[in-house]
Amino acid sequence: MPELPEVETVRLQLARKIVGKTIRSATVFHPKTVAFDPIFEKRLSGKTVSAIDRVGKLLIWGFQEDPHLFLLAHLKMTGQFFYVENGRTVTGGGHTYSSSKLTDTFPHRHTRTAFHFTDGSSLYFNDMRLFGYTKLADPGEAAHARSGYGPEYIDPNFDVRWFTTAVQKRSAPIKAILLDQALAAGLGNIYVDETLWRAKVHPVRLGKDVTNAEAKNLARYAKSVMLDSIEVGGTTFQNFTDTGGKHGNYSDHLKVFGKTGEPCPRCKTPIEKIRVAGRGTHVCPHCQR
DNA sequence: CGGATTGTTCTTCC
DNA sequence: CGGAAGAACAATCC
Repeated sequence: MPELPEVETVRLQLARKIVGKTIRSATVFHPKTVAFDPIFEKRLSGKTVSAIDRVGKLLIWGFQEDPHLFLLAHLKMTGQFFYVENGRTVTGGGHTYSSSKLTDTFPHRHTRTAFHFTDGSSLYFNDMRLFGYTKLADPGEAAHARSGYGPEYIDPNFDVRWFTTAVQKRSAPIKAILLDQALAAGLGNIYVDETLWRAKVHPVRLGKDVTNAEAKNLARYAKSVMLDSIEVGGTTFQNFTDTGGKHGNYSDHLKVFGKTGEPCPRCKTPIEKIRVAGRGTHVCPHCQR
């Protein structure tokens, strides 16, 4: 369930730890995670990580020796990276599992791929539910993956007037529109509920009925909610830890997500849980219109 | 044990 | 062509 702030937190930590390091060997524990690439290990052997980029919730690794090779990494719901140095977990990030035993040693039951660097450190990708991936891509595939993401709310150049028009062209519920990564990237189920609550917009409202002022507020709060979360370590929910297993702090800032039945922080009306766009949705029926 | 969980992709329909 | 809606995916929790 990582959303953009969690993925950005992971990106920053990985950038610090593995950029400039050379992969001595890679190991595939589950073929699905590498899109059934039979020579994944071979293609990565001897490659030096040159950069770790992020588009929406997707991480894109580049390599010094081959500018036409990319590694696409998506955590989806339960993916996590853990970085191990001298046999100790130094940093990692993503979803954590309820069985705490699983976070101690690697590889474990949910470890899907491993990257061993020439300096003796290792990076493990764990993903219980197998939705995520770490797969190699050529420039065409990488470009295609990038093309699925619209501009980012946290980008200083995000065009609010364009966003407003785009939203008002659609007839879907505003929550579904905000979750569409192709329109604008970053919001997942948690931050979208938080954004809608802050903007006082009801999630079932249709895009075409959203006013200019409301659209402006939605863009503004999507940005601030995610930037604030990145600042405190990108933790939004019970199951996310930063790299190394530390829990982030953003869960303290949540106003509606997971607060069903609790009083709205603004008006004290109990928070309702409904279903919108096929997703569990938290809403204050009084102040969100 | 049925249902809910969630990010993305795919399919179907319009 | 593209939007909307819903299924599919996988494994676990409640």
